[in-house]
Amino acid sequence: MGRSPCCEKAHTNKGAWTKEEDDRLIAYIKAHGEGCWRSLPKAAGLLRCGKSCRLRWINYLRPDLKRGNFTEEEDELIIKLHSLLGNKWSLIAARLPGRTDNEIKNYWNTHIKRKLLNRGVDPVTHRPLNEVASHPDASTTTTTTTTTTIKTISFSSPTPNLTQEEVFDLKDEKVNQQAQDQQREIWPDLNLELRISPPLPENPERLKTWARICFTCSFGIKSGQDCNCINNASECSSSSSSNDSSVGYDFLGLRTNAGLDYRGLEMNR
DNA sequence: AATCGAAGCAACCGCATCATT
DNA sequence: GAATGATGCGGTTGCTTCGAT
Repeated sequence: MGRSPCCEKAHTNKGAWTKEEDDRLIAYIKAHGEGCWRSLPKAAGLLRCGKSCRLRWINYLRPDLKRGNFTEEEDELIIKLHSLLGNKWSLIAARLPGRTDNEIKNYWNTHIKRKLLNRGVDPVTHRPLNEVASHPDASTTTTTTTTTTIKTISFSSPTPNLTQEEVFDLKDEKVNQQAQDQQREIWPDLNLELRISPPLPENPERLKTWARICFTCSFGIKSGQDCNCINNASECSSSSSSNDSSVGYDFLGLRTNAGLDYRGLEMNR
């Protein structure tokens, strides 16, 4: 497939953005909204590439950005998410409100990597360094970071919309179990039963209800029209909330006290 | 005060993916 | 199904800042 240049390079500015350029971009997006990045520069009177405008807006000008130092909680969350997702910075950023993928990526490379090394943990595999050194796969993990990391995750149910890379080789159950055991040693509070639905309830009575919830309901997007499972609305709504309605677990098995928003969680790469 | 190297971070680039024709 | 356009992602680069000497 041929690729056309994203912009006319001869007449575009590069490098750091000026205050005036920022103001123009902000004003334009406030008036017209995000999108149509290719045509935006011309419409906004900017001598910039559309990609450059998009990056500038997403990483620095968006009003909902948090800025400032990362907290200890954010550090730990990033480490946990990276152990599960690998270098999927956009997915990790989706779990940290106000943080961008670029910001997290930079922070990872400059701070967290070092932090993990000081703890004696390999930042690529999240395994103890001495173990990584003696592990037969150690050499390959560095070249296929994402694939290898993702392979330590198991899926307990069929997983639609996942690429081949992301789907664990179910034939290798034994290795998978070992990987989970290792992960539990590092993160004892982390539920590694990754699934695209609420976690399996331990209570047998609730399990009966849980097993009859359709995919649509499990994502919390049920409507009378869309739902094709055998449950009625009350069962679905009750099953998706726990005794403490403000606390739950997202699909990564992470405890959350906010409403689940799966829209920002893409697994299509 | 000057120099130099390391660290931090903003921005760019190439590629992948999805949507549209 | 192929071609093309638009957007998003992750890796990398290069500039700036900071601290040590």
